[in-house]
Amino acid sequence: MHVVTIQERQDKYVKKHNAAIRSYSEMSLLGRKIANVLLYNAYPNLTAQSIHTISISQLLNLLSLKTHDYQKLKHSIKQLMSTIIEWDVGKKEKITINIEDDKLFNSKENWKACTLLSSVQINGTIIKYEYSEVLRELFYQPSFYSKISLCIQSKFRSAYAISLYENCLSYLNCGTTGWLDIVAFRKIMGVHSSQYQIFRDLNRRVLQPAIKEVNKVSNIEVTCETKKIARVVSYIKLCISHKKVDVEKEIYHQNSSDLFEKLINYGASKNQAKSWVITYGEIYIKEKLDLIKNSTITIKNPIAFLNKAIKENWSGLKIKPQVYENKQVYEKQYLSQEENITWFKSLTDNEKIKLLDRATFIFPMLTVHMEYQKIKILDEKFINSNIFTMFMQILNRNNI
DNA sequence: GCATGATCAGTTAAGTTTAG
DNA sequence: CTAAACTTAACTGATCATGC
Repeated sequence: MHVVTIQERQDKYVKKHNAAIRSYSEMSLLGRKIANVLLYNAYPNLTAQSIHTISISQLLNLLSLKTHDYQKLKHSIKQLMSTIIEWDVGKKEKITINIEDDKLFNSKENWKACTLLSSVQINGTIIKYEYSEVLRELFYQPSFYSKISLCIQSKFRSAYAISLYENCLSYLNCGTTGWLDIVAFRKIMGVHSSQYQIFRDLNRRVLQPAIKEVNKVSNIEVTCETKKIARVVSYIKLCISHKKVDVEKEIYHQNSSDLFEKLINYGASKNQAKSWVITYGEIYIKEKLDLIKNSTITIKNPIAFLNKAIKENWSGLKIKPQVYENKQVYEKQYLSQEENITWFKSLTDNEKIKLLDRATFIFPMLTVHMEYQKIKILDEKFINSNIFTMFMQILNRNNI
């Protein structure tokens, strides 16, 4: 069997199930980073094998760490064995947070739970770790996941910030978390009930610094609003959007720095190089660079050659520019709000209820939003609410 | 020394109660 | 009804502990 190696993949992103994101809430900064790297390393062979290996140097490389404190690493890895991932597997298959009094927790549902890693072994410089079968199934094709960049995660210095980042990513498509009560917010941030009992401290020491750090180091922009009941801040709403500039920076610094160097060496300006990579994709540009490299004749003006090769897709190669593919997907997926309303109105009540089951399975927080706004799927006001937009996005009937 | 996590004291703002 | 007094929570500044 062919085993895919890390080097064969260029994008260092890990698909992380939202059940895992929530279950990681009490983990340390390093533990969370390691868990993501281990999943990234195992992912290509996740279904094929239960035991995966990674060298310590590879792990440190993916963590962007230079430490030699192996005791600390060992402790953090061991911590993963006591991290419990819990999710429901009943008809509704809701994902729950592993805290008993959580709103989503329902003792009538069937649920599964297991530790993140079922075993760990260190042989010299090689770490062997094992995922249980149920977890491998859950993680391999997660129905609702966030794509976490290992490069961005390595920049985080605070556990609260990385927790906020991962949780916000799950809400990126909706653009907002909706109004979360403080208790729910504390849970997702991993703030114990004994800590920061006064909002002023929670705000100043957890919320604000975490937002500041996420906005500084990540590819998303987070703002927050609070709602008071009487004089007490009782709800927090986080608004999340893409941060375009940083995505470009990330491409420049992380994935394509070699490619940029080559393009600049051939005489391209920084802006031109950046524009090509962002517009056409790294693989496509590399392919055109290879044309110059493999050319039997001397190319007098490589940049002019590249420019034309890129724009006219010279050599009829297999890879098409990403921009065109993305455009097709975009046009295919996009539906207007009116089209969604018409479609929704054409459904029977039974079909609507089934869809709600599907949507809450994909995005459990939908239940909380609906309960909070006191909206039911069969209500007439449902189609005019922001929940409807969220609902359509969850069902992938919008341009996500 | 610096970053981060945690807590406290004084001040300010806003809501509630009560005396006139 | 009104305004002063009271209560409560947020804001701000400061300090301490811990780990790197």
